[in-house]
Amino acid sequence: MKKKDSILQAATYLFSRKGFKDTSMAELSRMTGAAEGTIFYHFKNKQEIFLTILKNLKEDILPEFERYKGEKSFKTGLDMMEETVSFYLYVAGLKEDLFSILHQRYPYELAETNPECREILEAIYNCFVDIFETAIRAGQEDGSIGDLPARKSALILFSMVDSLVRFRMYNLYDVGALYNEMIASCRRMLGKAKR
Amino acid sequence: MKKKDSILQAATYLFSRKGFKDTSMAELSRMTGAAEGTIFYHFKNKQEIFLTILKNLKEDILPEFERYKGEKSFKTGLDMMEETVSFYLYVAGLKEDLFSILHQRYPYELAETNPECREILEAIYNCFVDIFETAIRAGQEDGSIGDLPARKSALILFSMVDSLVRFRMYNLYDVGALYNEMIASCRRMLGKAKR
DNA sequence: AAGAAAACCGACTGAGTACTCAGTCTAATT
DNA sequence: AATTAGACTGAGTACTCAGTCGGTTTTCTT
Repeated sequence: MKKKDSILQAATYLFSRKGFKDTSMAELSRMTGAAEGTIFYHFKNKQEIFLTILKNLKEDILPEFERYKGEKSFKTGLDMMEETVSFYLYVAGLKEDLFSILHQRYPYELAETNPECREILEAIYNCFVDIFETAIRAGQEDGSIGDLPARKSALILFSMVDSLVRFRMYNLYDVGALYNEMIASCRRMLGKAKR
Repeated sequence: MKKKDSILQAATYLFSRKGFKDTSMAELSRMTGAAEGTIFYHFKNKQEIFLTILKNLKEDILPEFERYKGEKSFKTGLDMMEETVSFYLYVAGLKEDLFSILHQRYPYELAETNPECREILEAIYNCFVDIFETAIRAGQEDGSIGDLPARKSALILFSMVDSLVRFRMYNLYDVGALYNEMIASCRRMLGKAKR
């Protein structure tokens, strides 16, 4: 592997575990075997390393969800919603490092001054909320989901699922024990009320 | 005001705005007018300042919720749940600095090695989840809330409400626009299904 | 008023920080 | 074999950091 790639790989690992500020160039150098100078030969500064990782993150994760969007075919929109929740949790587990980076403070701090960073973050979150919205709209068409504001409900749904990811990441709660109840809650929340 | 108090006040402000790592003792000294030596006369190190703030945070916030727990008297448990959500959001807005500290990475990192920190955090979160659980159990007794696992549902409820706080803090979404839909969602999620 | 104790000061330290730069190495091209 | 360009090096730079220390001022006690 090229030095540049191993720098990015190690930086992804370190940033996700220890955060941006708590990762030093000396540590990154030690971990990759690349001299500190080499790191700054490939990236003009520490922030550029982070931005590159964020760009890769987007190009890694979004297609995963886009592909999923094309593939789904379910009995009802409500079932699709459940499968989407499950899929999100699955990907978040698979790409733990990347999702952990999204749950830190630094990217949002950077986004305030750096438009490129802002754009990337927006694209990522739009994609996330979109897949939930798609499922909700499908459910509304086939009658399995009630008549409620799709985008807002998608946002609420996303925030619920994402906090599960957070629980798992910080080891705050056994997520396995919460998963079934979470799905049931989402069904009650969105499903058509019985009259 | 005593120097020690103004140090704590300024540190609370700085830690919540810029995070623990990004707040320097020099800055804290400048802001309070206390010499750096004075800061270390009152606190043995930076971490102790943070722990003191966390302790104060607990002693500030928990009684607020305990008092609320004693006062409530509502038609149904479901109504009480709604009022509790609203109360949590109200306090989170009132004590923005403190809640912002709870949404950072450092306290959880510290909790991994520092049992005292771990205890404080657990006490705080237990208290938070408790007030939601109390409402759910009340609703189950008066029949306004369905027969579902109270603690887990309380945890899901809490995570929903807390992500609203997060949205507001990071300016990610207009929370006012989401509030009504969130309440309605919670009602559907917990309310007794119509048969 | 004298002495003791507590509060306070700020220059200082040494370890750590992101980043630079003059120069070396490697491999492809001529 | 000579040239060239990109990859790489690591000692060095200017700076920031949490924490220390010797000394001064303020406050309390007798």
